Amino acid sequence: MLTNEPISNLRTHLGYWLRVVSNAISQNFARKVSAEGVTVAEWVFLRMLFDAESIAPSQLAENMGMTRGAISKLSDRLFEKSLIEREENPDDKRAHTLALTNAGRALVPRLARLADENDAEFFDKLPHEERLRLERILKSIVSQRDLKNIPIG
Amino acid sequence: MLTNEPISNLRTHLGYWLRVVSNAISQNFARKVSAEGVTVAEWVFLRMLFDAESIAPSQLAENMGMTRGAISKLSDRLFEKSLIEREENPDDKRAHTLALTNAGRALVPRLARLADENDAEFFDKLPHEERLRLERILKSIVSQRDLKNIPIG
DNA sequence: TATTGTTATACTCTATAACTATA
DNA sequence: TATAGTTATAGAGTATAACAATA
Repeated sequence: MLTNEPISNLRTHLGYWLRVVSNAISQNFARKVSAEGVTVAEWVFLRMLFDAESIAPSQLAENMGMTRGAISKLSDRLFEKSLIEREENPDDKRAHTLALTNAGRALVPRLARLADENDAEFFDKLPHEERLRLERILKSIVSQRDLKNIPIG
Repeated sequence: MLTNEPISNLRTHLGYWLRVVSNAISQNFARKVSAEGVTVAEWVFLRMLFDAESIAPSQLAENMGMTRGAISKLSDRLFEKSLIEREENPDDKRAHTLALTNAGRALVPRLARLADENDAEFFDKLPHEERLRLERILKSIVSQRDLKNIPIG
């Protein structure tokens, strides 16, 4: 007689619950930043430029875990919005670097505040101890799997 | 004298770490199921049909947190792949119900096994106690925020 | 030849809304 | 009229790869 192998339910996977929560947080954040006229990917892009001062598109692609093609489209949009500017590289005429405009630099703190608010909405009711546990568990998976890419979607 | 408000870093948000891990898990799973010719959304769709036996598209849209338009496109694809079939509703000629074909029914256990494998890859090295904590924390956020939609992307 | 960045194509999911047929 | 489902449009992300200019 054959054993009946149980077919696992969607809700039996931790990955499922992670996705439910993560997706809700990202969608909520996307709604917030859209009021400032940017997407989540654009927020990450701008936040990185804020620290880097000036950075090559290829380096940004590496840091954000996106292709150079995707970065190219993203920077086109941000350029259209006058949030970033391109600077030629005198040493290599193929290359250029990206930097925030004054408008871009002024926008980042507002977006950062929205990110803070968003995180608070989801995690402030969690006991402090639980927040630490969650952070520790997530970071342990990141380091165990050597995850590098910054997810946007 | 003005205080300098600190601009929060991307890595200061729990939502960021959640997104890193959740996205890695989903992308890994997407790669696995693509070997069986389906997407993550199609897996969820098929898994729900597996339990429901027969279900209206509008009900599926409700359960999956997708619009009826999105469900319509999804079911077109699954129909093309001969994984589902449409049944007319004799009581209401506007409506119809969806059900798995034999091929679709045979596929679900294979996809379920891939989902199990995927979860194991990310969480098996975590102590049992930690897995339970993670599940409890995530579910507490789901119930606190009353999250219903099943995220796909 | 190899590299930097752009562009093109195609696919998935999202959101909104117009549309058809039926109730 | 309201509802069930389809279709259209547009946007944002993914991936692959061809391409021009420069090294």
